[in-house]
Amino acid sequence: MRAERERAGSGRPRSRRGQGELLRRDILDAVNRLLVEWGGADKLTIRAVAQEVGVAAPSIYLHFSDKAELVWTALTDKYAQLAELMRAADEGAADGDPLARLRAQVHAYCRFGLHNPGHYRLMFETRQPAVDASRIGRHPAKLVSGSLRHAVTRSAEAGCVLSLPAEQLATTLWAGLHGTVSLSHSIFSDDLTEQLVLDLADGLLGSLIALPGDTTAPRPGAEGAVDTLAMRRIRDLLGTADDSPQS
Amino acid sequence: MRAERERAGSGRPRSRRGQGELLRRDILDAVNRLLVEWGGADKLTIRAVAQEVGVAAPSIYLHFSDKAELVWTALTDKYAQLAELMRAADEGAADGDPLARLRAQVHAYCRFGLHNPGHYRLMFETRQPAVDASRIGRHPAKLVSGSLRHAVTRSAEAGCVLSLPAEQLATTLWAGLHGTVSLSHSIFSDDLTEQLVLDLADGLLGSLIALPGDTTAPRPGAEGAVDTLAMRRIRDLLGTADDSPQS
DNA sequence: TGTACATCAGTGAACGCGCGTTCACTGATGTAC
DNA sequence: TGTACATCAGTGAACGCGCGTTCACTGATGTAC
Repeated sequence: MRAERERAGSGRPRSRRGQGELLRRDILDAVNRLLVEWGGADKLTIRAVAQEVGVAAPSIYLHFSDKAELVWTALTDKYAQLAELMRAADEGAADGDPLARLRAQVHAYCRFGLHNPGHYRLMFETRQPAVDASRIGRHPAKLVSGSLRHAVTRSAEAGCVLSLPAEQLATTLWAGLHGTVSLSHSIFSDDLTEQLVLDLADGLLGSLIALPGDTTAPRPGAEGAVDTLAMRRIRDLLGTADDSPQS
Repeated sequence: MRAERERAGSGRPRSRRGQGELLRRDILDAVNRLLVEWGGADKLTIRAVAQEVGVAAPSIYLHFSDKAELVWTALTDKYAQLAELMRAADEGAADGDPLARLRAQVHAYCRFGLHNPGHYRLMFETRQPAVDASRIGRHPAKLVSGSLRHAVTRSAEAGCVLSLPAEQLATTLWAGLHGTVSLSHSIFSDDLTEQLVLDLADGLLGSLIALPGDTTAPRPGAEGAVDTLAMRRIRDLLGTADDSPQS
């Protein structure tokens, strides 16, 4: 006889008076869940978000003026989360070893990218229209570079040998990590394991910056090198060597 | 009195009998023009392509079974074009200098990415649905890695010092170049000049692989380093150093 | 040389769909008197 | 304590739009006789 509660998918109960802001968090949580679940933003529609929350589509507009504001709010949270992950990783590493702290940041970045493909694409691969006209002057993604640069500078001050000027090195490192994560999402269709991505990151890091004592030339097969099993896996993913251009 | 020719935008004249295939090339050319013009694929619709050609939308289906086939055909051409650019650059460089040839390939890749942002995104940043179910086993993007690997191996055989095993190095190099191009399209909104991107690429290359004679440790400020002016530009783009995490 | 016809290149109108967004509304709930 | 009312949280239906795609068609052109 009571036909309520069977409406709109999950049927979120109406908030109590004065608790309207609860829906706002529910909506942002739903956006995050959908981005993780789908690994992309193609299907991220107002209607899909509303359904995930268990609410009618127009209810979204009670808390966000349009879709761009909704997405940008979710991304802003995620930029902050990445920055915090990198900061925590840095802090958690051995205090006296600046290279270990840099490496911890690098790993945190890669893990974040691998575990949040949907967010990652929006954060680093698309020009967000919201940010252009927004009051924000600097793109929050650049916090990543700032965080890496800080760790690189610290390492340099501790006597580490850099293959490039600190700021260029930090930029190159960021670009390399981004490229690895990005290719793992697209060309490699997530075939790259997390360990493999981290090994590639370590190899890059080892090529750009070295411990004070280690003044030998670039070291083939040093700690930065991926082990044979992982390397074989890369070779499989890339295909045989025959199809390169002729000499 | 004659009201013809004022129809459908540009009013492409109907092909002569037996010349129907001409439209196919016109369509692919239009796709390429639109991707270059817009720097992305969001607005690449069947209707937009038809209008660019000067033809009615259903005419597209005379030559392509659906949109995915159209886009994938255009991309396949472009993958081949990139491979050819890299091959030609390799061949055009000094014959006896394997590092110069590798560097020429690297520059060709970066230039291609910078000049074809719309194609580049589709080619390397999105999982192409067409290729999954297609008869093609290997993703054509992996030709890039094959081409780089070949040049790296050649350099190693000529006595160059590698910071990583050849295949890992080639993969790392590719990822680094991709990351640089990708970030220049998204976060940096094309603010990175071509020269700056090439300088970053040179810096990466110099950190991964060195000439036989050059057995010193990683060389700060060596030929791979971006000059001060360009470096200042990067610093400007990334913002001040103050907003890094504490400690 | 003239004509009927098959074929070819391409079109106009419409289909069903999902999208972002708007608008007038509803019903529960707290508050003023 | 009872009741009228303002407010709040949220909804149902609809809007206009652009999309990929289909279908029956048209008119020019080459060919067979």
